[in-house]
Amino acid sequence: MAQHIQSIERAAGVLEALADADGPMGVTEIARRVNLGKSTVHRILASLTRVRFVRMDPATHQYTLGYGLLQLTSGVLRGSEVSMIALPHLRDLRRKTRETVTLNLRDNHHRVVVERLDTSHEIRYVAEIGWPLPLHVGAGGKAILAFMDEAEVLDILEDANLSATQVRKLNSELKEIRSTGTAYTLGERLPGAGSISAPVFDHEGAAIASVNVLSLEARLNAGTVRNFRRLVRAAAMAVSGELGWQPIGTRNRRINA
Amino acid sequence: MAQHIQSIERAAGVLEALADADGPMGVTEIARRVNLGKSTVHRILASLTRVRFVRMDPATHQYTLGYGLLQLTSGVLRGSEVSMIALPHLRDLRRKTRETVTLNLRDNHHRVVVERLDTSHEIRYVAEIGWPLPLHVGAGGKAILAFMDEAEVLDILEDANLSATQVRKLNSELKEIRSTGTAYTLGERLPGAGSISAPVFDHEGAAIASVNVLSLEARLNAGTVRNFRRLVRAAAMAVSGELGWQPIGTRNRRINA
DNA sequence: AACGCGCGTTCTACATAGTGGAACACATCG
DNA sequence: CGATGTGTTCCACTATGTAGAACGCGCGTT
Repeated sequence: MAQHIQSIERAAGVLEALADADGPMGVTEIARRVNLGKSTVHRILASLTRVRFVRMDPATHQYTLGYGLLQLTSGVLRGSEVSMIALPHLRDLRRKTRETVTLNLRDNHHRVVVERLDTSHEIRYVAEIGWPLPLHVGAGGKAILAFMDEAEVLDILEDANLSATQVRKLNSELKEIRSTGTAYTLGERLPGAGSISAPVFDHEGAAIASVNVLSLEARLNAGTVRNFRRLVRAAAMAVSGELGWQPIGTRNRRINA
Repeated sequence: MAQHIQSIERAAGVLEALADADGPMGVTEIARRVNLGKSTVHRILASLTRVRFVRMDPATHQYTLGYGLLQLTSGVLRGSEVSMIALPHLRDLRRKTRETVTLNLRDNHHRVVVERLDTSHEIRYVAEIGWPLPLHVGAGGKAILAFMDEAEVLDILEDANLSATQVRKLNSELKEIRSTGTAYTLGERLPGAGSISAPVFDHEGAAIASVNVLSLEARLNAGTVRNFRRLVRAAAMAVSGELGWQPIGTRNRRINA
């Protein structure tokens, strides 16, 4: 019957509401945001507090996210060995490019920024860690999308419901990404931004992540772009290599037994 | 009646189990760890997956923590302005000491490592981010404890149920910390480790955090300790200052209206 | 001072939403 | 080709969670 548990998903909703808000909130305000009764939210908060996912200022009775979540997060990263492997290469890449460098992991039909090393430039293109971004927008997504199974790509494009011409344009971009091994976009997600990405493959040859350099249109010229493409590809391939990927077998993978 | 919601706390238990485990787990194994029926755990996992707190490898049906948690965590840190304010000072401190530097925040009767900048030394004293640590053990805890309301300190010592002699020893340590403004412990939590801490005060004069230098007994001598004490205290006071703390009014605070 | 508003919290009757044992489907292995 | 291990679904039962209303409290207003 019940395939899932409402109260858990409601609790998650409360946590997200707290994450979105930029300050502490009271019970009623949270209740309004998640469209639930005060008393229900109150009990949800009580439970979340007990497990330290939320904490309450005893003086004002205002709620904030709690440190128990941090405890879990270290587990998230430990769970993905990719981060651990990639980190030194990302550091290296940042040193060479002097720009912000990120690692995106594919998460189902999305990608998620899981690591970020900031540039020292005054003007930064900041990527929020943890937020899910579409695969078909931005260099970091396309670099992954371009090397995914065709069937899956169709699924994703379906969800995105793009116009026929948009699909055509995207497909030709993906083809180019496959031939160069890197994606390069200008101001696609954020105006004025420019980014260069390359895919990371796991031991089965699946595109599971991308290494990205985030810069600004104003700082990029033909020469630097060419240089960055080379550096990004090198970093991504180094990570892929450590994950056990071998160039042969990239195409025609996933033959079931 | 029901002051809290079982299923939420059970879900939290599942998440913690996943965080503790060092690899993906199946339904039955998780069920065993949290002492619940398979079907219950299965439904919990289904809900957690929907909200991206957990993700399932479609091939093996094994579960891991999901990236939705990262999304929340950025919120945790945004919630505590202390981190933001402290970070540059921590960086500075790390540069000057060349040791691992952390920021502990008080969380009720515990403290939690929320920021960590690692030393470049080969041998490191690694502090896990997010885990709750007692206030009465280790320099980082005592630096906070020494400046808390007496009533609260009694509460905490009650929980810890120490022997009378242990309490006596602790009290004299706390007194010394109050007079020097820094705490210094050797191998108290981890053998071979040595750490130096100073408290951070908020605008009300409450000790809400501590700045810590984590080193090794083998790398510390009288001179460096004296130097580190000075540096740590300076960093902590800089943070306190930015939080609106003023030296006057540190004692006899919290007069209600 | 008394008032009323808004807040967080507690209560309670109701039934929904969650529970877990048992049954099922599907693998992998002997 | 059973036998055991998965993960998943079913179902009857009732514990568990629900939301409206009532409570208590602090604050700013009148």
